[in-house]
Amino acid sequence: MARKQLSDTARRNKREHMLDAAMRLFEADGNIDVVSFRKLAREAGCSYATPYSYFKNKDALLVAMRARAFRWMQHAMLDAMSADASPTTRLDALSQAYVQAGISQPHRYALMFFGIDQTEAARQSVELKAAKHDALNVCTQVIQAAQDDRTLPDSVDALTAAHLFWAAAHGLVALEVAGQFVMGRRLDQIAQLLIQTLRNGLEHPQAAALYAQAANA
Amino acid sequence: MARKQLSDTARRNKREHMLDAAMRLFEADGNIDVVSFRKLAREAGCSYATPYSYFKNKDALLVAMRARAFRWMQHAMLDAMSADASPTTRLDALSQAYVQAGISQPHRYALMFFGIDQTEAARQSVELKAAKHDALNVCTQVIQAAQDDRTLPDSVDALTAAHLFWAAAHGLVALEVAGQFVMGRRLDQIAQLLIQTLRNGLEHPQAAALYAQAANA
DNA sequence: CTCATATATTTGACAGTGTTAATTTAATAC
DNA sequence: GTATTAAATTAACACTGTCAAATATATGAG
Repeated sequence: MARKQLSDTARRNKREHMLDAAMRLFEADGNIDVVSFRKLAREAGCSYATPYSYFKNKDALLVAMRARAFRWMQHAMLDAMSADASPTTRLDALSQAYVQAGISQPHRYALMFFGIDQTEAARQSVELKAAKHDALNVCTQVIQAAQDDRTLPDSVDALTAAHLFWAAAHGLVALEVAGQFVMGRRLDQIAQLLIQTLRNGLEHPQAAALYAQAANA
Repeated sequence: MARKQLSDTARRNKREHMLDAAMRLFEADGNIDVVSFRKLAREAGCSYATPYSYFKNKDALLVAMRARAFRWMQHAMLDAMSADASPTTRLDALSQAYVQAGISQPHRYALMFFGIDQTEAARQSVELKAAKHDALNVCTQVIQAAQDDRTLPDSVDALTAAHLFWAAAHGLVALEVAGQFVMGRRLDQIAQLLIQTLRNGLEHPQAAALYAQAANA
């Protein structure tokens, strides 16, 4: 292996390769504690301290994995929306895709919201910030389009609406994935119900007044 | 200390005392990895393997802590509702209390939904199951009362509605607590907005149809 | 009282962990 | 070839969860 100087792309490739290995380890078990630098090193075929030259510490590794999870969700949502559909149809497809992705890959999903990421590593990672932003942006864009289209009321601004939708969807998936309240196969329907209910709620005459009140705080 | 046979209550007291210590350790830092049997033992003034006679393993300890967190939330909700208020007022108070409790004790809150609790320890714990059930039941009861009162439409059954409400509230708190999308001080208002929106949505003529469709799956 | 018994607690031991510092390896520049 | 220098390895430390063995002691029987 190269010793003097790795080209930037080669370094990135190695890093990606290590992330692959880490994700493989994690998703096989779903417990973050099972991902150790030493197993990671064995999986990636290097010595047990080598990962430290690609990730400052375990927090940094976790942050990188989390960024990956957000990217994954971003693409899961994007892939589910056919460009030619109406904004509302796309919004429905998006929510369905979100829930579907979450329950079909519960471990990866949990990676996005695991613990409280106020570690130094998370605060400093532009990689993670960008991934989060881009994922949320998928929602915001579609909602904005639906509002421009007048198929979704603009009683609240698109960003806040995106927060509401994401929060609702996350709540459902999180509870299901965590096995707290078992909704089982009805989850798809419940998700649709929740999203529709939210949408209906936004159309309610009271919604605008409520939001105005919230905005003036 | 007694050696031959600890009375049941004495044993329970010691267990509670250890849980106190574990909670203290955890909440001071918010990271579950910082709670070790050894620190716990030091904090509780015993030897490092003693906790094993009260908790089968670390998973079991975590499960017990999680049950505590659910009990705490149950009481936070109960305390916020004055018995003489109308069901809808109580429902509002409940949601506010939920969100308030969550953001004021983010660590304890996270304890409820940390990771995926499909460990053997979680599956076997009647303690945890009961705590979860009782907490959810607070919501279900209030919603049921509101439906009996006809202030909340019964387009969906009380249990499902409780799931929806909890999911929505959890989604908000989880995202905020995890620092994913910073809503900051507006959170109270956004929470109220979300809950109201949900409620409005349930009143929407489409809601019943949607639910009927979901139920027949 | 003595003393055996049952059980709470302690200790010892082992395999793993994150992390840092010191060391070795090897690709490039001259 | 040799010096340079980044990458990779190894050594070492203080932890951790867990269990088996050893210890200590409160209670019951005599």
